[in-house]
Amino acid sequence: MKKVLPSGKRDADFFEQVYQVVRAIPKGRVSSYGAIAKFLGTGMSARTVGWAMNAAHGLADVPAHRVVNRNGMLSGKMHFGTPTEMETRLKAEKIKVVDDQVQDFDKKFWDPALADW
DNA sequence: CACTTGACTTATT
DNA sequence: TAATAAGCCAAGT
Repeated sequence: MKKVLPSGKRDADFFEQVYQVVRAIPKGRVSSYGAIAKFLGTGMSARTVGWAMNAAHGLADVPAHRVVNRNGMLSGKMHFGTPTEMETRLKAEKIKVVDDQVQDFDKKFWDPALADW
């Protein structure tokens, strides 16, 4: 893993901090941009996490489909190859998706701060 | 270097 | 409860 940056400071590798968390999301679970941003600390915002996802969509080991917004809505589905890819991937992991929203989101939600790293 | 844009979130009306 | 505003921060223009 890359070095952990001092609080409030960032560099070009800040994407990897996001990737590390996203990769750690257990199969069949989801998380949110805000939760990841909060976990990573000061200087990070939900928008920044979203930007990191945008840059991560090419990496096979970064399951961006498991990251949704605070309401459990698939806000990033249109950024995949096809608008249905995100939903399809989630369903493949037994995550129910109806009308672009994760069902039982509060149960599927995975908080990085509660992980046993 | 200033302004705009966007896979967000929270507070206010 | 729904619509709007404001705060947020990196990258692109």
